Amino acid sequence: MEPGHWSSEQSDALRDYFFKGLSYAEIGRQINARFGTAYTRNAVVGRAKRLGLGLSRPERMISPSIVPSLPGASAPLTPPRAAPPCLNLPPPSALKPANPVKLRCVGVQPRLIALDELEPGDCRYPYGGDKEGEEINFCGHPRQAGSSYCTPHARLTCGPGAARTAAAVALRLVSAA
DNA sequence: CCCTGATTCGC
DNA sequence: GCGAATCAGG
Repeated sequence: MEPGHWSSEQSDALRDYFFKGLSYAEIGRQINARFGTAYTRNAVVGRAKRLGLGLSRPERMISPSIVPSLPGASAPLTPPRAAPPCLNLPPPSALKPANPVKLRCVGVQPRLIALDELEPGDCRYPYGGDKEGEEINFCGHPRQAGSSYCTPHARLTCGPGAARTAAAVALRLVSAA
Protein backbone atom coordinates (compact mmCIF):
# COMPACT_ATOMS: atom_id res chain seq x y z
CA MET A 1 0.00 0.00 0.00
CA GLU A 2 1.56 3.19 -1.09
CA PRO A 3 1.05 5.93 1.38
CA GLY A 4 0.26 9.37 0.23
CA HIS A 5 -3.23 8.67 -0.91
CA TRP A 6 -6.05 7.55 1.23
CA SER A 7 -8.23 4.97 -0.39
CA SER A 8 -11.95 5.15 -0.01
CA GLU A 9 -11.66 2.08 2.12
CA GLN A 10 -9.35 3.78 4.52
CA SER A 11 -11.35 6.96 4.57
CA ASP A 12 -14.42 4.93 5.21
CA ALA A 13 -12.71 3.02 7.95
CA LEU A 14 -11.49 6.26 9.38
CA ARG A 15 -14.98 7.65 9.36
CA ASP A 16 -16.37 4.50 10.82
CA TYR A 17 -13.90 4.32 13.64
CA PHE A 18 -14.18 7.99 14.29
CA PHE A 19 -17.92 7.86 14.31
CA LYS A 20 -17.77 4.90 16.59
CA GLY A 21 -16.02 7.08 19.05
CA LEU A 22 -12.53 5.70 18.90
CA SER A 23 -9.69 8.03 19.58
CA TYR A 24 -7.39 9.14 16.81
CA ALA A 25 -4.54 7.05 18.01
CA GLU A 26 -6.74 4.00 18.20
CA ILE A 27 -8.14 4.70 14.79
CA GLY A 28 -4.64 4.96 13.48
CA ARG A 29 -3.64 1.67 15.03
CA GLN A 30 -6.74 0.00 13.74
CA ILE A 31 -6.26 1.22 10.22
CA ASN A 32 -2.63 0.28 10.39
CA ALA A 33 -3.50 -3.16 11.60
CA ARG A 34 -6.21 -3.70 9.05
CA PHE A 35 -4.63 -2.18 6.00
CA GLY A 36 -1.03 -2.76 6.84
CA THR A 37 -0.36 0.92 6.65
CA ALA A 38 1.77 3.02 8.91
CA TYR A 39 -0.34 6.03 9.60
CA THR A 40 0.43 7.94 12.70
CA ARG A 41 -2.21 9.53 14.78
CA ASN A 42 -1.15 12.84 13.33
CA ALA A 43 -1.88 11.57 9.89
CA VAL A 44 -5.24 10.34 11.05
CA VAL A 45 -5.99 13.62 12.70
CA GLY A 46 -4.93 15.63 9.72
CA ARG A 47 -6.83 13.44 7.35
CA ALA A 48 -9.89 13.50 9.54
CA LYS A 49 -9.88 17.24 9.73
CA ARG A 50 -9.31 17.69 6.05
CA LEU A 51 -11.96 15.12 5.43
CA GLY A 52 -14.40 17.18 7.38
CA LEU A 53 -14.71 14.91 10.34
CA GLY A 54 -13.42 17.58 12.60
CA LEU A 55 -16.67 19.40 12.27
CA SER A 56 -18.92 16.47 12.79
CA ARG A 57 -18.76 15.62 16.38
CA PRO A 58 -21.45 16.39 18.87
CA GLU A 59 -19.02 16.93 21.63
CA ARG A 60 -15.60 15.78 22.37
CA MET A 61 -13.29 16.30 25.21
CA ILE A 62 -13.57 20.02 24.94
CA SER A 63 -14.58 20.91 28.41
CA PRO A 64 -13.13 24.22 29.44
CA SER A 65 -14.19 26.87 27.07
CA ILE A 66 -17.52 28.47 26.72
CA VAL A 67 -19.88 27.36 29.38
CA PRO A 68 -23.14 29.13 28.91
CA SER A 69 -24.12 28.65 32.45
CA LEU A 70 -25.91 31.71 33.60
CA PRO A 71 -26.45 32.20 37.27
CA GLY A 72 -30.02 32.04 38.28
CA ALA A 73 -32.01 30.45 35.51
CA SER A 74 -30.27 27.77 33.59
CA ALA A 75 -31.88 24.44 33.09
CA PRO A 76 -33.80 24.56 29.88
CA LEU A 77 -33.01 21.01 28.97
CA THR A 78 -33.07 17.98 31.11
CA PRO A 79 -30.01 15.84 31.20
CA PRO A 80 -30.05 13.55 28.21
CA ARG A 81 -29.14 10.38 29.95
CA ALA A 82 -31.31 10.96 32.94
CA ALA A 83 -31.33 7.49 34.28
CA PRO A 84 -34.18 7.38 36.73
CA PRO A 85 -32.51 6.36 39.92
CA CYS A 86 -29.05 5.35 40.78
CA LEU A 87 -29.96 2.08 42.32
CA ASN A 88 -27.86 -0.21 40.26
CA LEU A 89 -24.68 1.10 41.62
CA PRO A 90 -22.22 -1.71 41.52
CA PRO A 91 -20.23 -1.15 44.64
CA PRO A 92 -16.78 -2.61 44.82
CA SER A 93 -18.13 -5.31 47.00
CA ALA A 94 -20.20 -6.86 44.26
CA LEU A 95 -17.55 -6.29 41.69
CA LYS A 96 -14.44 -8.26 41.42
CA PRO A 97 -11.83 -6.25 43.23
CA ALA A 98 -9.19 -8.22 41.50
CA ASN A 99 -8.94 -7.22 37.89
CA PRO A 100 -5.81 -9.03 36.89
CA VAL A 101 -6.01 -9.24 33.18
CA LYS A 102 -8.75 -6.95 32.15
CA LEU A 103 -7.93 -5.76 28.72
CA ARG A 104 -7.52 -2.11 28.40
CA CYS A 105 -6.96 -2.36 24.71
CA VAL A 106 -10.09 -0.70 23.58
CA GLY A 107 -10.24 -0.52 19.86
CA VAL A 108 -8.15 -3.53 19.20
CA GLN A 109 -10.14 -5.89 17.11
CA PRO A 110 -8.83 -9.33 17.80
CA ARG A 111 -9.26 -11.84 15.06
CA LEU A 112 -9.73 -14.40 17.80
CA ILE A 113 -7.66 -17.02 16.17
CA ALA A 114 -7.86 -20.39 17.77
CA LEU A 115 -4.67 -22.03 18.87
CA ASP A 116 -4.69 -24.47 16.00
CA GLU A 117 -5.44 -21.69 13.60
CA LEU A 118 -2.83 -19.44 15.01
CA GLU A 119 -0.04 -18.97 12.55
CA PRO A 120 3.49 -18.08 13.40
CA GLY A 121 3.87 -14.38 13.28
CA ASP A 122 0.43 -13.80 14.70
CA CYS A 123 0.00 -11.94 17.92
CA ARG A 124 -0.45 -14.37 20.74
CA TYR A 125 -2.30 -12.08 23.00
CA PRO A 126 -4.92 -14.22 24.66
CA TYR A 127 -8.55 -13.40 24.37
CA GLY A 128 -11.20 -15.12 26.33
CA GLY A 129 -10.22 -17.92 28.61
CA ASP A 130 -11.39 -15.90 31.55
CA LYS A 131 -13.16 -18.96 32.73
CA GLU A 132 -11.51 -22.27 33.11
CA GLY A 133 -12.33 -24.58 30.26
CA GLU A 134 -13.23 -21.81 27.93
CA GLU A 135 -11.50 -21.71 24.64
CA ILE A 136 -8.68 -19.32 24.41
CA ASN A 137 -8.33 -17.43 21.22
CA PHE A 138 -5.67 -15.03 20.22
CA CYS A 139 -5.37 -11.58 18.81
CA GLY A 140 -3.88 -12.74 15.55
CA HIS A 141 -2.63 -9.39 14.40
CA PRO A 142 0.80 -9.30 12.85
CA ARG A 143 3.13 -9.56 15.73
CA GLN A 144 6.28 -7.61 16.14
CA ALA A 145 9.71 -9.00 15.59
CA GLY A 146 11.16 -10.19 18.83
CA SER A 147 7.85 -10.08 20.55
CA SER A 148 4.93 -12.40 20.78
CA TYR A 149 2.44 -9.62 20.49
CA CYS A 150 1.37 -7.00 18.06
CA THR A 151 2.16 -3.38 18.72
CA PRO A 152 -0.82 -2.41 20.85
CA HIS A 153 -0.63 -5.58 22.88
CA ALA A 154 3.10 -5.32 23.24
CA ARG A 155 2.53 -1.94 24.76
CA LEU A 156 0.01 -3.39 27.12
CA THR A 157 2.11 -6.29 28.19
CA CYS A 158 5.26 -4.38 28.72
CA GLY A 159 4.07 -2.00 31.30
CA PRO A 160 6.70 -1.90 34.00
CA GLY A 161 10.30 -2.41 33.33
CA ALA A 162 9.82 -4.19 30.07
CA ALA A 163 12.50 -4.12 27.48
CA ARG A 164 11.37 -1.60 25.02
CA THR A 165 14.28 -0.46 22.98
CA ALA A 166 14.34 2.03 20.23
CA ALA A 167 15.64 -0.70 18.00
CA ALA A 168 12.41 -2.56 18.47
CA VAL A 169 10.53 0.43 17.24
CA ALA A 170 12.78 0.70 14.26
CA LEU A 171 12.33 -2.99 13.57
CA ARG A 172 8.64 -2.51 13.79
CA LEU A 173 8.69 -0.18 10.87
CA VAL A 174 10.91 -2.46 8.88
CA SER A 175 8.89 -5.55 9.55
CA ALA A 176 5.68 -3.75 8.93
CA ALA A 177 6.73 -2.91 5.43
C1' DC B 1 5.81 9.52 32.91
C1' DC B 2 1.99 8.19 29.98
C1' DC B 3 -1.80 9.47 27.17
C1' DT B 4 -4.92 12.45 24.45
C1' DG B 5 -6.53 16.03 20.72
C1' DA B 6 -5.43 20.19 17.76
C1' DT B 7 -2.72 23.27 15.32
C1' DT B 8 1.07 24.68 12.53
C1' DC B 9 4.44 24.17 9.11
C1' DG B 10 7.21 22.04 5.42
C1' DC B 11 7.00 18.79 1.65
C1' DG C 1 -3.32 17.26 0.10
C1' DC C 2 -0.23 14.82 2.94
C1' DG C 3 2.13 13.97 7.23
C1' DA C 4 5.63 15.14 10.76
C1' DA C 5 6.68 18.39 14.15
C1' DT C 6 4.95 20.89 17.59
C1' DC C 7 1.92 22.76 21.03
C1' DA C 8 -1.33 22.29 24.83
C1' DG C 9 -4.26 19.84 28.16
C1' DG C 10 -5.35 15.61 31.27
